[in-house]
Amino acid sequence: MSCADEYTPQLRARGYRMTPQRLAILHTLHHSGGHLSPTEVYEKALTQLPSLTETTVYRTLEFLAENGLAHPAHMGSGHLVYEIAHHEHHHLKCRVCGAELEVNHTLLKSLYRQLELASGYRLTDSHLTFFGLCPTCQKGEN
Amino acid sequence: MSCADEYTPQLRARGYRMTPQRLAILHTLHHSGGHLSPTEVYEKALTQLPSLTETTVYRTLEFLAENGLAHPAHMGSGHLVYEIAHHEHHHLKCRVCGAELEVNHTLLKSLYRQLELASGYRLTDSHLTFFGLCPTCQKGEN
DNA sequence: TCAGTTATTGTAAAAAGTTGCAATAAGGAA
DNA sequence: TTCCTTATTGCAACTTTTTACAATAACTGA
Ligand SMILES: [Mn+2]
Ligand SMILES: [Mn+2]
Ligand SMILES: [Zn+2]
Ligand SMILES: [Zn+2]
Repeated sequence: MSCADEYTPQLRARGYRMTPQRLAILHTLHHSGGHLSPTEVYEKALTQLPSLTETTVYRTLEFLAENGLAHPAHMGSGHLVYEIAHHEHHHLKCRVCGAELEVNHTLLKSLYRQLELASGYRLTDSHLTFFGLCPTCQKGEN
Repeated sequence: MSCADEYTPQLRARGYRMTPQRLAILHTLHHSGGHLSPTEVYEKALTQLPSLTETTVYRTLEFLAENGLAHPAHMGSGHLVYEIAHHEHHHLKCRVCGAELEVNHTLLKSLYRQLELASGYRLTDSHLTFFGLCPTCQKGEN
């Protein structure tokens, strides 16, 4: 199944249009898998669509996030990165060496339920980053 | 107790210097209480120290965060905001109307323990933002 | 109190991200 | 297929954030 086949209906269903720019960006996110900065997305997608502009990349990434096709993340660089929406997960990252671990959302399910009960809010986002020290970097401490 | 008396020893203990710039920024964070953007910090602190520059504000906020005197937060604007470090807490924010609720860290204690056990990491940060829909904005949905 | 060391700041330039607006083109209807 | 509407893009200007490097000034030790 091509990216076009997969994502075009999702946009149409919400009343939006598929464009070569959106497709190139979705394709880039889809096939790289991980978290990409807007600049990385721009550079990769450019090989597919040389007319693409950075402005469009920023706007499109925000658009895809608002519509659930991409997930934004703060990984500690201070800059937003994006990844294609697939399964619900979170991240655990070492402040010292940068080592990352994926955290299954099932581990947070009961916390989410508890927060919803206590607040009346309905929680919508499931893509957090927890920061800490990995086992290796803990040893290096005094 | 003045800001100087309170924060100077904390910096010295870590081998850093207190400067008028750092003091003005700490004073600003301390007395405004909430989350401030770098620009807001700059504008407020400027009344105390007119020679302050924006570059220094960015650098100092990052420095204070690294050293535990300020806590950075992502509140959904895409831009980092900072607050003076006081008690451990998290935030719950409505995606639609922006309403905010503070979440006591005690609610997350058992999750943190669980994550530490499962991963071997030691979690260091306690200032997350959860996003969702507040009770009022849930009604407005279809 | 003074001099030396070096952490910290300001400056200027670059990089990253945002905005307004006119031109373009996707998709629905004829 | 062709036309029409308007969502989407590109451009240019602007704002925000980062970086390199030389000048400054906070603290240490004499
Ligand atoms: Mn992720
Ligand atoms: Mn807070
Ligand atoms: Zn590590
Ligand atoms: Zn709301």
